[in-house]
Amino acid sequence: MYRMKKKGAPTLEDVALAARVSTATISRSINTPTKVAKATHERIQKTIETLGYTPHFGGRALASNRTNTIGAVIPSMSNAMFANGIQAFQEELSDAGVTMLVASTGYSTEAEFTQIRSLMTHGADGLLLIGTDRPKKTTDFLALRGVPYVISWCYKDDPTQLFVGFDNQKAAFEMATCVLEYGHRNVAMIAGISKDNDRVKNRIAGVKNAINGFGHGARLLRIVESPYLLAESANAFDEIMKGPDVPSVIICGNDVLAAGAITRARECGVSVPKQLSVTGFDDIGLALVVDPALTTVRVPQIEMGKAAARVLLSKLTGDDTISSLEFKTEVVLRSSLARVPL
Amino acid sequence: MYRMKKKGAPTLEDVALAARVSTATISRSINTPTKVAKATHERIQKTIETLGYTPHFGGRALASNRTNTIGAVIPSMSNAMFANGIQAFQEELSDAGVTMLVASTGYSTEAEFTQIRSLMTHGADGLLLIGTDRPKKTTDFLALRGVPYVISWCYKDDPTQLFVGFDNQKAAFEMATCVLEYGHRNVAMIAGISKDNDRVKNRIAGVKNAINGFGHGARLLRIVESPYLLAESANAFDEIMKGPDVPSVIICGNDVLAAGAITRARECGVSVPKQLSVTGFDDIGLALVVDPALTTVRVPQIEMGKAAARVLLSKLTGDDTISSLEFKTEVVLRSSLARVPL
DNA sequence: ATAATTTATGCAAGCGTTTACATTTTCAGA
DNA sequence: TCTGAAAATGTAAACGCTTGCATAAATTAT
Repeated sequence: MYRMKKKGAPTLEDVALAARVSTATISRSINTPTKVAKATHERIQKTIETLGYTPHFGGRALASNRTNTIGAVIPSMSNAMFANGIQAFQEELSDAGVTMLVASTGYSTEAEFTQIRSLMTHGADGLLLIGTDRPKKTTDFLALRGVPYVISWCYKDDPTQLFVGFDNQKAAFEMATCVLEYGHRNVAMIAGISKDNDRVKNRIAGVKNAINGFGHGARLLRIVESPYLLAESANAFDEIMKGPDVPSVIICGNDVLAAGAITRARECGVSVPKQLSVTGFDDIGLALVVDPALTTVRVPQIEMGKAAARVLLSKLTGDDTISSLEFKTEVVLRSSLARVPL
Repeated sequence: MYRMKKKGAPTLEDVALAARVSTATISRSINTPTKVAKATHERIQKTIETLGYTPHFGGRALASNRTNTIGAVIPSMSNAMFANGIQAFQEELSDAGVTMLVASTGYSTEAEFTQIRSLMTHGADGLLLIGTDRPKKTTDFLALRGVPYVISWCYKDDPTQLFVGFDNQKAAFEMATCVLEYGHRNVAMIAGISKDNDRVKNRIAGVKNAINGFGHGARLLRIVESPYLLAESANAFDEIMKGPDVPSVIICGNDVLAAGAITRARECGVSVPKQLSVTGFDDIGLALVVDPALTTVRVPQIEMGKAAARVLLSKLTGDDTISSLEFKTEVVLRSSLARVPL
């Protein structure tokens, strides 16, 4: 027994003493094993195992000025879409030995600012952010501190920032066009809350553009904004259905809203898609469970999450050639959207 | 201009120089403002603002041996139940100025061990773990390192550990009893994968006990284990329905499995609940969307997540009076469970 | 066998904070 | 005005790790 620490975790020095080498060698054995003789390395690993040593985070962060930690600031994990994306993001980071810090904003830009600050205080080497709608204060702060970050869930042709996402407007345009081609002319939309949310804004814009440019008497009767909750969506549904003009289709800003609408329709005795078609957006698990199954826009959540991680990691290692990544979305036809006889 | 740092963020020393006090005073001004004269404090705050100073995480962690960071190790965020719980957990931590590290295990105890190690390496002051089924290696490691942790999503009467959860067995027993009281006698179960998963094991045990103890010819025809995925659950459904004995009810280990079964039933032309009743577990959003709406067990995910955070935070502040917390679950009757005429 | 490399290890100086403890300042009470 | 206690501030020693540089050991070339 070399030395009995009275308390606390074993330190590099304890390992060094036990393995009869210097702390420097231990450090190298952990971080750059190739620089240590094989035999030594093995002996050290064994000692580490025996002592149950884990590097002290603070010491490491202080000396290397790196935390191997990345922060993700998302609206909410209760939203399956983000949960899936973040799950993939985390898995990819984990493979690279990086740990994820998570903070949620509840869709508030003020909260986002606070959380970004907090994650940086907690030593995040880089950040994952969602969307582009944030006050100058926030972007200034990010620029001032020079934290590398990637913006996901949307895409813009702006080489000064790093995007890993898709074009919400284009995707919504395609969905709406598809609806129109199915013969619908009287369209309503249940959107998310557009304030401080570029994804929602773009989805609305996409739908508007499609309808306005289509002609043939296509009309966007109304847009009701609703929080991402089943119950709230039911209210939006009621609002729309009470008229005066009743649509033949409701385009929803995401699958949760669509599921809420369909569920409410069932309660009201409105048959979907016979009397009313409904479409969603995101293609989360829900889309397949609801009856009828949702016609929706497939968003590659998993791939996007993984890609965001890889891009950010590259950026962190100083790879300056790294650039934005645009993902394709795709309309998935299921039975909640029916053809209207012309 | 006092001193132009060639590079990097300003340090305590820079602030000290600029504010013409010692670093100690700055530190106190930040951490225990009451111990600093009002005028000095204000001057320091102004300087901090001007210089854009933020404490260096590593230095702080090293000196104080605290990171204000808590790690959560969960099976997967793609599971809505955990996503909800973790979301609540994070919000509560955030209010206390603590940031959450997240790692996921994919339901593997080996991965869990790795992730626990990793989170500790990343400086987690405490941990949130799910369930009790883990190898001795893991518990030994936790004990050896003396990390405070709380176990959630289950409850045991074991004062040596800190639980914030509910009794899965009891809850499943109640659900099964309810099913039996509805007149069902031929029962099948689609459970999660029981390996390394005490929640699944307990839910199965609860169902078994209820049925075995009930008499009146109640039989548990079979139990099929299935991963938590809609598609997999459909397979389990097929497996059960191909006989030889066909049940009048399928009790599912959670809502996703139940939703998968119902969806598959619809595809097969089996009418739920007319020909076949189905029950779920957890009461996630899905339960209300599926048609017919799921009879399920309501698990207070949000409250549990929040409570787990509070308990863990108390523990971290050295509160030794803190003890386990058991939550009540409740069977929620909806239309997927029908009465069988006796 | 010796010199010239290459490889492996050790030494010790930071990294930026916190915090006992020591010192100085302030201020009430006599 | 002086004294003693309280309040404010300063000093300097950790905290555990990484890493440039120096040294020692092993390998290769001559």
